[in-house]
Amino acid sequence: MKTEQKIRAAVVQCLADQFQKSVDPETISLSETRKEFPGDITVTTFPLAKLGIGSPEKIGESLGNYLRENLSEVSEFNVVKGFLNISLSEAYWFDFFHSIKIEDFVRSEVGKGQKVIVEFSSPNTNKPLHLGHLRNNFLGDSVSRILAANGFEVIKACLYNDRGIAICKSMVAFRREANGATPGSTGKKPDHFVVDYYVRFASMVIEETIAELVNLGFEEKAATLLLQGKGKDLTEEDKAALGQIKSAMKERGIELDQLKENTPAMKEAREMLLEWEAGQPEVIALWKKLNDWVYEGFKATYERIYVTFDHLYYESQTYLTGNDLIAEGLEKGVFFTKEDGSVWIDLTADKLDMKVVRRADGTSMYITQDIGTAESRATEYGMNKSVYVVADEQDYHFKVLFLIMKKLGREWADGMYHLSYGMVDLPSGRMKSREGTVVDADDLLNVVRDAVEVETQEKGRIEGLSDQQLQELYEMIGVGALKFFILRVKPDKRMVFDPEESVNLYGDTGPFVSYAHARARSILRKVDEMGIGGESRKYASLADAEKSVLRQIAKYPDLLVEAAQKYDPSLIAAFALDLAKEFNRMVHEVHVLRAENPDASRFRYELSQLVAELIRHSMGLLGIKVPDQM
RNA sequence: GCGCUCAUAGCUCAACUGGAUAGAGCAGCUGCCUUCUAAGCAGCAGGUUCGGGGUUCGAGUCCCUGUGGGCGUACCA
Repeated sequence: MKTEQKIRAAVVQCLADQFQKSVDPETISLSETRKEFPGDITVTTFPLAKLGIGSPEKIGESLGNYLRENLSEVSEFNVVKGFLNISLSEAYWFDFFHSIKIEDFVRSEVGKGQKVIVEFSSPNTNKPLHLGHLRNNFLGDSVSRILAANGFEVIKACLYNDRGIAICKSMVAFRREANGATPGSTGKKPDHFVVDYYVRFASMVIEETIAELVNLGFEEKAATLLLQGKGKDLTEEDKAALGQIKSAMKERGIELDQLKENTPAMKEAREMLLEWEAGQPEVIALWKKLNDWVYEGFKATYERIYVTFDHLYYESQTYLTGNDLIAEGLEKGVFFTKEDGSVWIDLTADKLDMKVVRRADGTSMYITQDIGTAESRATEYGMNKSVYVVADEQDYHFKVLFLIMKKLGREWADGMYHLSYGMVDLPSGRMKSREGTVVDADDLLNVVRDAVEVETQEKGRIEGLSDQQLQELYEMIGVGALKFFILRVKPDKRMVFDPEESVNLYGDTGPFVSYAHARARSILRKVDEMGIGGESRKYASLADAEKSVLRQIAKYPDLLVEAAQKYDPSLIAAFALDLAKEFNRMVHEVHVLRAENPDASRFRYELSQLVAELIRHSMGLLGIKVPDQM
């Protein structure tokens, strides 16, 4: 804030004038005054005592007097120990309020002329979107919006992991058992339809493994226990049978994992992958059919959470890239070849390890692809920054990737950033697909939406809304509740997601903020209907609650920049929440419609308008829409 | 084993990057709806910031150490 710079400068000036000490303005410690003390801005004077010019209290007094005399913004001050609390004048706050131009207020130009690619979402096409993907999507989408609000040209990219053994498993199960079924014929959401075959494949493997064990002369009951008894309560008899089959297998040198790997289903999947790589037409056609269904299903979910992409990448098209760079790296001596033909990079000097970047058989791997796609993006877009929204389990991978690009001499490597976020846990612990605890994204969205519907039916101000508008309202508040719940938490923190608590619509939640907005809009509508005279500029005595609202508003411009620099939507969420709180307090303490005089009415009307705009804008940066009534 | 990371109220999260008496919400308790939306407001209660050292005028924050989680350390992605 400009005012802060003025204060810093004045403090420096005062130290020079009165104590002949020269101090760097940036070292002056400024902070917001804690609300239990009078004042707006606090200068901490402890560090200045080191200059040998008196006690912190004395310095505070001197500075306070100087600031009050020399800065018109400063109306009064008080000193508590080493803290100089400065109050800004009412005139200052009114000036601030009247000077706000909303379009300028809600955007910065720190990213002007810079291009940034944000890659996020990037799902596998064999699994449905789940809670973890939601955090990724919400973060990537919100960060994109925040960057755009700071003047960056943002390109949102999504990389579909559409190939590999996993999707082949779904294909095998589908080919064996679908009998012409389609999402349409079963009434299922297309991505879930495909995923069911992936799940089905797993049980095929189990069935076939049991069959093979029986074939090898083991009892079916014992074999079944071995494959499916995990995590279940077993009787003593079962346990005995289980122990028996295990030791018998060991004796005969039979390994369970190998049996599984060699089931007809697994063989078929591996064959299919080879056929896919060979471009076998039927396999490709099947692959396309299933993936198209998955995309159709994903699309519905993306629309629901208002997430869009500017560019879609498909791993099936990029998985071979990167080899040129490997060659270049070898030439430059960045990489080296081992006897077996594999290509490596030695990162031990950078406190990392030896890493393989290309297999001995010449095929590329994950890191090879990432090297390739990073390069092609740079040539395609010439971006200044490249943000990868990927969970923190891949921290090491990105350290390596960025380092490699740098060693290859790519100057844009400095602009690569891994927006690493913590996993989402359930109260019971980590989500595990094997244990069926994965929270499906679509299900979750429905559950929250339904909770909102119940609440709204009971308490909402929904007169005059059509059925369709009501449906949209439930959806809007529900999606917002979920986004807010997740974005509130700092990205790098691992978070616990309690489905029970996520449908709570009270307290520090998205609906709370939405509610404040609806409330403000409602007041504004009423004022518009009745019409009030008055002039906001003639109002000149700020109530406490009004000033608190203004103080909160004043934080927004800096926060916007900070959120972009830190890639952190939780800062915006905290702002929206605090603004809503301050506004609720204001509404409770002063009246807009029945104010002391028309000037007060007018001022509060305009202030409420600004609050509503800022709630809408800040929530918008989180990818959340807010209703005009609820 | 080595590397990275986390630990704050019963639970979920904050704490302006080293500043004042560590703050919110949920859960619990108490008030407030003939007055602009009670999805709200006001209040009570709840803490040895994992333990132990250290640096500093000042530490939840920095350093060391111990304990306990998580992740990584694949010619998987």
